[in-house]
Amino acid sequence: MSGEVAGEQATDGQELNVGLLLFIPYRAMEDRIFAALAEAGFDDFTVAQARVMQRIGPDGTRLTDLAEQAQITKQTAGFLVDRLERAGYVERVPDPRDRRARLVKIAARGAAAIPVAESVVAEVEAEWAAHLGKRRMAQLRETLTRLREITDPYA
Amino acid sequence: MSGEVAGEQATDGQELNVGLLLFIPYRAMEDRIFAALAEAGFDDFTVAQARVMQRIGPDGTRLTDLAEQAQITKQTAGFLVDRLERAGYVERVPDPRDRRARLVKIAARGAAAIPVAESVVAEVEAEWAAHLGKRRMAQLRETLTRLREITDPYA
DNA sequence: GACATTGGTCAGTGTATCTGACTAATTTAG
DNA sequence: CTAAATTAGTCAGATACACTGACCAATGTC
Repeated sequence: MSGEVAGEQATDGQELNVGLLLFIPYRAMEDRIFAALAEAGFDDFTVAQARVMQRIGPDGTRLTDLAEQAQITKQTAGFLVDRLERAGYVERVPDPRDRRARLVKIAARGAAAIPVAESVVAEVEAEWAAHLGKRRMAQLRETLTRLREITDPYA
Repeated sequence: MSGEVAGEQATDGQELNVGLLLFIPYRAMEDRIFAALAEAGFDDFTVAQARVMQRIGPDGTRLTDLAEQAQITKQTAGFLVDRLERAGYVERVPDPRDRRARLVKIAARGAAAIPVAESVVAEVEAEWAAHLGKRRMAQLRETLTRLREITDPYA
């Protein structure tokens, strides 16, 4: 899962670089989601799998698209989808528009996991808002959305 | 490398959850640092290794501490430090205070890489500040620093 | 219809991560 | 001050994940 390379050397006396400052709460959110899912019985999937699953659109998404969005190779994406499929989180159906392709869709088990994840996200966001104040929290979201304009490779 | 699990399902019509919003620029920063290091000839190390190396303090740090801070097992940390050591980025010296322990320190090649990374961080931060405006950029840093208070496991 | 492109798989390799078991040095208790 | 518990680190083995290269089949282009 994840990495956090940003600046080299732990200065640790304040003034962390922004990259690391972004990573810390991100990681905390991820850990919370994972813990909650595991506790709810969804303990047989991994961060990498979730990363891919998260990208599946409501009508299904092609493997190649998933790979591109998750910034991994299609081989890796295929590997991860295999796992997800075997665990019942997703399914592959033929793409009616293109006989080469198949659409990866959320399956029953996946659909069951999503509300669990969503509720944890809401819970954590509420905690953050309580600590920062509503205004600051809203500003944070807005600033990050703006930042996305120059940092998101496909959006 | 790193993950980004935060919310499940690509809603994609705005309102991304904050976890993912944090991850996007983090990832962009990381990619930039990596690309710059590779171009400068430091192409033989990985994100995971950098994650550990980043935590080494000025007087060296014990393996166990590195593991804890990077949130990995000490075995994994040992594995990564082995690689870093063979590539000349770090060295292990006996800890004078404790004969069980050894201190991992930045070696010559590591010391050479740090300024390269630092300059990219500065560059990227400047780009972000240009896009967001100075005030917003300062607010972002401040808010993230506050958020760290409740999301950083050891700090 | 030939050629290039696109969607996906197969095979092979290296990296990262974990758990469990172990040695050695240090610290704590009685 | 010895005995027990803790701490620092390693060894061994297993699994997951990520990449490259090679390939096949369907689609699109000229």
